Amino acid sequence: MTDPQTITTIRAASRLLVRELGFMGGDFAGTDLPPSAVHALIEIEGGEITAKELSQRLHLEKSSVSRMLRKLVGANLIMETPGTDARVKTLSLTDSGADRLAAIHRFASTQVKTAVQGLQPAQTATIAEGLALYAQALAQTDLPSAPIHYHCGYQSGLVARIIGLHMDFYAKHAGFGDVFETALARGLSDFIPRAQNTRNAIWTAQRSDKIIGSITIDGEDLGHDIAHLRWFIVDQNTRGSGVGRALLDKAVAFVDAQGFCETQLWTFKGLDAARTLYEAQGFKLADEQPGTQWGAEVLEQRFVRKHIAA
Amino acid sequence: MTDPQTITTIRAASRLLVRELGFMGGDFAGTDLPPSAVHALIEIEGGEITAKELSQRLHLEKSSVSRMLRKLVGANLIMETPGTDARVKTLSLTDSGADRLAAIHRFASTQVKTAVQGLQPAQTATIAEGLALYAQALAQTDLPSAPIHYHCGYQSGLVARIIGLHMDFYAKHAGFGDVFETALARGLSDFIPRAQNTRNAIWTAQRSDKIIGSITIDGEDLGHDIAHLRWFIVDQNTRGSGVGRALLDKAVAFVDAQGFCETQLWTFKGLDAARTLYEAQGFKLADEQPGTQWGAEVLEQRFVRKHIAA
DNA sequence: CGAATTAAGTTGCATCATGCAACTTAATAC
DNA sequence: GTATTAAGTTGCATGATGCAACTTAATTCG
Repeated sequence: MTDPQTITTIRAASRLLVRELGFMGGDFAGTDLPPSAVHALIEIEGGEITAKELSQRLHLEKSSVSRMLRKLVGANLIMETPGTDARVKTLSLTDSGADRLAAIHRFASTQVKTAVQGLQPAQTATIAEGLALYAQALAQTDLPSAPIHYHCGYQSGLVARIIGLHMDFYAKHAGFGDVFETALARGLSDFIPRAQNTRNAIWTAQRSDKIIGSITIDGEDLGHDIAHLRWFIVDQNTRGSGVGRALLDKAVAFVDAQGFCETQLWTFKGLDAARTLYEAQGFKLADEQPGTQWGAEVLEQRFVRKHIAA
Repeated sequence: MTDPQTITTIRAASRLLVRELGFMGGDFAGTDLPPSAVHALIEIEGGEITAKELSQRLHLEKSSVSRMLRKLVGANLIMETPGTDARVKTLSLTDSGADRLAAIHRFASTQVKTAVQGLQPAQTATIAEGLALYAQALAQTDLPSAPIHYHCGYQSGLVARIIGLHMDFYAKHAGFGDVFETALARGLSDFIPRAQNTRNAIWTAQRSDKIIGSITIDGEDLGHDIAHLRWFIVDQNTRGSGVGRALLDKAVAFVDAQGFCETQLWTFKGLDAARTLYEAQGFKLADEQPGTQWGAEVLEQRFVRKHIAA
């Protein structure tokens, strides 16, 4: 159960937010338009939308939307074009509406920028993440999120983040604790100084400068021309969006380019999504045995992928 | 400058939030009261407030507040008692108003709890932190935050978090990179298995289950009955709130209880807030010399605190 | 094919929160 | 002792909103 104090904080912050954003009556976003009209324009800007959809998205009654739209049409901010179904009208911005909306965007962006001006980038990232999480939780819907970038090589905070991502997942799903976390720290502190070597590589996936996934090829520790796939992890909030696949693709491409004779990885039973990815890339289960070395009993698995001749 | 995508995310989340919280017209929080009245009741519950103050806090014109208050009085939800200045009336809840507000609180808390139900505790903490940061940034004011708890001993994700907190700070303020991060990981992976030993201890400060500070006494690595104060770090968002002092107090109390002959710590010049804390606890600068071992030149400092006889 | 039903959007109507401006009453300044 | 300022109220106009009834078009079903 969530800490009541946390709930209180969330509520207090929500109230303050709503007031500061100018929702307690009056005009809005530096225009003479009511809040609902501003929201409507932004939705219409997103493309192809009807009055009904607007009503759903804005949580307004269809009659209110109808009237609001007529005002916007009257002000020459939007146009209605009949669809194939003669009952529905598709909405779009006029040039003048686009100009007006651009001004609104400028105003609102400036408002946000001014607010976060004195904050650390990490704090701004926390704001974006926290707001997005909460809005999505309330709306039970997804918000378009910032694009994901991929990088190769060490980044500041990478060791911390890889360990953190592992613990977020494995503490809960496998019951691993200090032994596992310590092993991660030891393994990474051994690898990072070697990360630049020709046969090694480490990749990260990042969104808004936050690391949300990582994968490593250690080409040295197993010897015998065997590549070792290590520390493959994706943020729990980001799973299922193809980040894991993209990272694994990069690792496998590197292995093939380097011409390793095979690739090995250790995991354990129950991580089905990962296993699917491994098998799609030609990994096959080689060994399986129970183990407790990391503080909880799991069925350890070794996967092997043989070199695919070019 | 903040990433435009981040600004966009913040704005999109804000819009969604406002809609989902029921601010686009209509009733509110499961009552027949308008949003402004609900906000007013919550403010009045906070104690001693006048119409003028309400007007400022809710960003409403005084006439609107005046009318709203008369309705609340009419509904027997609040009372007005004349102050010493006969022009002002102090507002307070009636019993019936307190009941109604309690119902509102129940409704709203349930709404929040339901929303965050499926999330990880860390995600809920991010929500609280992000919303509070943003609301405070917009309003230029402080919000009461969740209480801070202190724990002794390992916690899941502790190694990751200590490294992460260090990198957040030292990457920016000292230019440290992979060498420093790797050293942290190595040091911690050496210490954590020894954390339970009698002469060692590690403390964390947590808010909403998120680690926001830590400190360690390593009673073994320096030998000669010397305590080593290590990994003293506080989250940048939390600095200045006494968390650092509280952690250091615990460490020093442990050292004294264990009867170490002295305590040593390594830091470097420029960390003035920390130095103040050290000196307040009897640490004195012992050595100072330039060093580049962590990837950037700093003036390394060694502080020593002699045992204070009981 | 034709009637019944459903869907998208509009209009009549009443409500009510809001801001501006003018006002009342009390405290303070000079 | 008068002028000014402050807290709150009232007149008035505006306008956003929801409900209910309506129009028009598409779909379903016999």
